[in-house]
Amino acid sequence: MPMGEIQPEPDRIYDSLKSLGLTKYEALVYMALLQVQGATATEIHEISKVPRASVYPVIDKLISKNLVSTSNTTPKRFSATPPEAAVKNMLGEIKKDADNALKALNELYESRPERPFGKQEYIWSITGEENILLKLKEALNSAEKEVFFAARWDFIKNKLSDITESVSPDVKIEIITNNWDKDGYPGIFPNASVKIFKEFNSYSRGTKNGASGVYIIDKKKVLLIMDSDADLDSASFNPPALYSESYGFVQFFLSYREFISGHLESLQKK
Amino acid sequence: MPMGEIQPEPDRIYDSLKSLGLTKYEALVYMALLQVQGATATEIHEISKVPRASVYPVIDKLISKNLVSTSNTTPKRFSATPPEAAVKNMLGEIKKDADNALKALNELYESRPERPFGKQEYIWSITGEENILLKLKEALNSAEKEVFFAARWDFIKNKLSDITESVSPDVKIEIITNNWDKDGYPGIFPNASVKIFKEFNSYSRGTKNGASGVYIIDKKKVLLIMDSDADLDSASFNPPALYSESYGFVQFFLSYREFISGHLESLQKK
DNA sequence: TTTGTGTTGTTGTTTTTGTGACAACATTTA
DNA sequence: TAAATGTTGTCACAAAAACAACAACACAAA
Repeated sequence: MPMGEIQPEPDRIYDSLKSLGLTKYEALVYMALLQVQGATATEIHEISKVPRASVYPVIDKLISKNLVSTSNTTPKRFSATPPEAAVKNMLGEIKKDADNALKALNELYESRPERPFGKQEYIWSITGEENILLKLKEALNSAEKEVFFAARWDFIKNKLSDITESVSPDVKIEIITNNWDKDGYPGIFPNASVKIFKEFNSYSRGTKNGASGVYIIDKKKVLLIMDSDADLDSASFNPPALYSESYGFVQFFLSYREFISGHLESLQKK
Repeated sequence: MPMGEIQPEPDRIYDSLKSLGLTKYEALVYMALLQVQGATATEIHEISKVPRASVYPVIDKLISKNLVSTSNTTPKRFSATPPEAAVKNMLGEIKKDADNALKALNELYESRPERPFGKQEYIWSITGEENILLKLKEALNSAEKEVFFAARWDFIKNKLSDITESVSPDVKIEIITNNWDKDGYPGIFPNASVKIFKEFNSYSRGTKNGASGVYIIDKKKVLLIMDSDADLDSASFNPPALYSESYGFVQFFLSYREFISGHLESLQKK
């Protein structure tokens, strides 16, 4: 890692540009051109360290991606389109593809055959906050009779406020949490029976996202969200949430529910 | 270009997914998993034709991208996150990178040294509608005294309406075009002196985008937009617009302007 | 035993990355 | 002016990396 160069952090940059569809060379050449508008191939080579012979084909690609324009002189000179427009161009193309893909994928997805049964026996590992929330909302919305959950207040407040109405009013809601702001209640889950348990989850050390909680829907479905400590050793195995409709799994959490409810009541009596 | 294949369009799909950052195998496995939720590795192999041994590492990657969740059974079963969420996930990551890149690139771009001179001698080829419009708007906004342009009305109406006010009111605007809707005038370029020349550009055959036109700013800068016929043989060389501040180039178009203006006047006298 | 799962290692193929040489032309030098 | 020198744009091709495909094997379940 040479320190002579003044550039900020050249590595991360073309990592980012890679996911916009550029190769390392394309990124380097484009970056060089940003620094020196109207450079010749040789100048680009000197700035970017990309082999001179490779500059030409790379430039061709950049032109076809509308990131570079040429002069008609000899030697040819090249000019980069400003970053904002460039990124917009690239993102635009990608979004087109995303739309495309989405349509095609949805066709596959809609026409998939129903799996008759069995799915309920498995315990699923779900990763990624988005996915977990998706599953949680799906589960909550599917509730027919009652919903129980124990979760930290900040999580409920920040992540669940937008689904509060989509749960049918017939559904009984029972919540155990560590706090409940005056201004949040009864705005969120107005019909819920809320029990406060200050110590709930207090052992969860300063994890970024105190997301951990248990959600039991109709005594049939359970979603267990764990705090992800990972981020370091992870890379491959990282299950911050488990979902299941399996009997044993649900049963365990029903007894957990009993236990914690009972404990709270005994506290209240004192 | 083979025409034998009957499938809907399996090719295009993972082309699209590629630019969202998936490899061919990743796309195939994900697509298989959409069709059969909760499939085992072997089932995935059968549907997707991806070698069974390759399914496992591919799945790992998909999990790390939050496109797949696992069961804890043996054999392991896998489940795809629904297309909408999946595409959203992928796009989200890409957008993060785009933001990242944009910041870094802008730093490079802002701190680029001024090129003392010379730039005005070149003739630049610009491709991509976005880029051309960008350049056009930049040029129009830079006008200090006067702007002349000859362009098709539909182009002016559709593409230029949003910059109509950002041209300083001190700037004289002279327009030659083939038409001028009552409802468009004087909404667009209210202070312009407009001359109608029905036959203008009539030779341009049914090109998709009748974008061709000439823009002369302060008698110093010229942007010539041509109709792109390409799309077929192009792939590499495709200059739908030329921009220059070069004396000779500007001079040529100034005389073109004289000519067409004169011609119009002589028509009017008749 | 037989079947199928999950893992490992090896090979082939394609895409990037990197090197060397060369004709065409321009610039300098003699 | 002619020779020497340098630069540009292009080609062919080597090396490395990423990806795709195949074969083998330990292990568990039926």
